[in-house]
Amino acid sequence: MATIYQVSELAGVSLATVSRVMNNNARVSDKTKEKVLSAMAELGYQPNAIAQSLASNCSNSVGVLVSELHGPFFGDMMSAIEQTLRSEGKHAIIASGHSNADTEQASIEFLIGRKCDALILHVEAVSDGYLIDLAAKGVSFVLINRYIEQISTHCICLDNQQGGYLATQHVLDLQHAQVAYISGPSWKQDAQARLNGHKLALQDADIAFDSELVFEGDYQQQSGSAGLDALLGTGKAFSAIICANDEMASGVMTRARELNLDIPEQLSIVGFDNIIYASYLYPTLTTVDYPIFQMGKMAANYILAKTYDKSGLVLRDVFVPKLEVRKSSKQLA
Amino acid sequence: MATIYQVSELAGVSLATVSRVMNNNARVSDKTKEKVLSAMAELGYQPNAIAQSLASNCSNSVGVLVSELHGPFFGDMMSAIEQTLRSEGKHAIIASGHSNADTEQASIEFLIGRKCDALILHVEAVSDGYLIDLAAKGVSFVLINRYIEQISTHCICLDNQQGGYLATQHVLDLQHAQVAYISGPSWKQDAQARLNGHKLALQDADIAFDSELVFEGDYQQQSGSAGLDALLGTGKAFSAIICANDEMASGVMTRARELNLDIPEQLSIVGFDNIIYASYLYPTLTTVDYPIFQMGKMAANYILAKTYDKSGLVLRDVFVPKLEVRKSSKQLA
DNA sequence: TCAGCTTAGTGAATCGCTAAACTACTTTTT
DNA sequence: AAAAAGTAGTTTAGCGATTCACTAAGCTGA
Repeated sequence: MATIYQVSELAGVSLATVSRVMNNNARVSDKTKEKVLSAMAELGYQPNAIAQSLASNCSNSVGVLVSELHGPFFGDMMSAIEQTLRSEGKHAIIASGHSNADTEQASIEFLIGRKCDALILHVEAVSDGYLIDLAAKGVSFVLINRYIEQISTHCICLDNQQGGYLATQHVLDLQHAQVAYISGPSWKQDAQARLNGHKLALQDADIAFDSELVFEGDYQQQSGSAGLDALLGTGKAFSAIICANDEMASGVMTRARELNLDIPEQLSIVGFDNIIYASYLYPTLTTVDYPIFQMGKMAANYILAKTYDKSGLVLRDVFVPKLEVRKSSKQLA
Repeated sequence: MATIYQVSELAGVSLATVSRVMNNNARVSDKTKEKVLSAMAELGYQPNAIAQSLASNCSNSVGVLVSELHGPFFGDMMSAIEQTLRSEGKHAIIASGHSNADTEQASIEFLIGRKCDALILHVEAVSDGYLIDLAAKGVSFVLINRYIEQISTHCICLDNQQGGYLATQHVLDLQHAQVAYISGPSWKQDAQARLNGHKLALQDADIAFDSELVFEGDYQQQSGSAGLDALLGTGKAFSAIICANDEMASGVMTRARELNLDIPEQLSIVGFDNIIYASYLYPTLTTVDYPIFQMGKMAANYILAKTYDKSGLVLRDVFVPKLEVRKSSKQLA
């Protein structure tokens, strides 16, 4: 592999000049530039990214930490991030945190140790304080799907409360008055916000909230099925059920089928996230769209703008959910 | 950030000694080692990974190129790769190739330019020749789901033909004698192999292969629906349909429902891949399991063994598919 | 014509680490 | 007791770029 030395020698100029034509950050005459460029071409020169990083103290790498790489959710996010970063010559280093505080923290430290210029974090378990400290230490990062007051400028969020509101409002509009809710783990911020939105929508419709009609699941398919059983077990009547994510909604569907409950005739179901296979389910799932692709893209743009000083990017930190109406919800007869 | 100089100064030893205790690659007395270690702790020293890479000519990074980061398939693979690599202190840099030869090639070059020590490639469009050249140039990489004779030691494959065989054999065992097939794009190696397996199974059962009962799809859900229509349009009878992947099987299911065709009563369906939501579909999908997680893990192990000289790893390059029988297939009445 | 400015290009230090070559001791071998 | 071998540590030359401080022209205008 050719080095900058060989290029400078072949072109008959100094190292510094070669570096300048590469970085385009100082005036070089066209003639000299031409010489350098053709020397580079002749040698098939490729700058050594590692050496550049060491000298410039910029690794051009962005660490991306997600809870799980598999699952229908993060693929879209990674995809958006990779595309956006890549178009500017940056790259993504991945790590997963498995929704566990120690792992998340270890991963963050790993990525920092890897000299990432910035981080994109989807973390759920690590404490607010840790992240505030991180920001104070000068680590540059953006947080996806988590809002922390003190570092609000680092946060890119979906208005989860609004999403929860939309879901419930939708079934209310369809004349359902008895609405059950399967929530995510209550320690997760997004689960709380979604549930809040649900309560708010009930309140705005002057319907009393009944905590017995809420089941706390864990965002897994299985807990949707369990939730339906539990809800049915209360003996309370309900004609619609809102699930805090699509996996659990799918669990409800499966269990409903086993119980010979017709959907949407006897029970309307609304999900949240609009994951890829929401529209493959039967019946297709009415759900709240989570614009994760756009949010991933925005996260990358934030980094590009703030860490790499790219200008001309329009930034935005709160995204608005949108209801995607399909066949799993229906006007109450 | 503390550097090795400050550590050596505080510990009262030379740079080299500090480097030695870090790398553990030369004898250092326990007493000296202790001094160095405590100096490190006191300063909160973290070695600069970039400088290490430059000096050692080893970036500890592995480039991973997949066709798409989203979709149900690659998440599992990435997950396995990340986990495996991470446990050895290596990291993954991601890129996507979008099944397009130019993009794939550009991505490979990007990753090489990024000084990855090795690559894990899931490429479909780039030519055999290009990959053979790459190997000849000394780039170390493994190929997932693609077999090239000349560089067979770089390949980690599923026995796709066997998978196709299993799927067809299964419906044959269920007494179906007229079996339709929706294939993937014929230019893709895996699609060919799966179809071959199908033909072989028919042949072994002394059933004549009828090319009219084959529809070439594109692995997308949509083409499953289109395929069912086309197959039905031929006027030929068939009681089972094998799909070369689960997405297309899902498309067939959706369309069958629209046509009031009961599954599995009137039509048995078998998919391929066993993606996460195959078991969420209704009815749950009988499919051939693609052990992508294990294959991702193995790919990472290959790299660990061959590029990073880690010993004690059992390597394996061809994986065997397994039939996962669910509710979408049924004995012919 | 020459001080003063701009422009183009050079030299050398620097980034933080690794590792080969070397020195100074201590222990073993004969 | 001297040579050979082994152990612990140091010195120093890289790795391949960037960048600051500097020089040498070329141009301007009074």
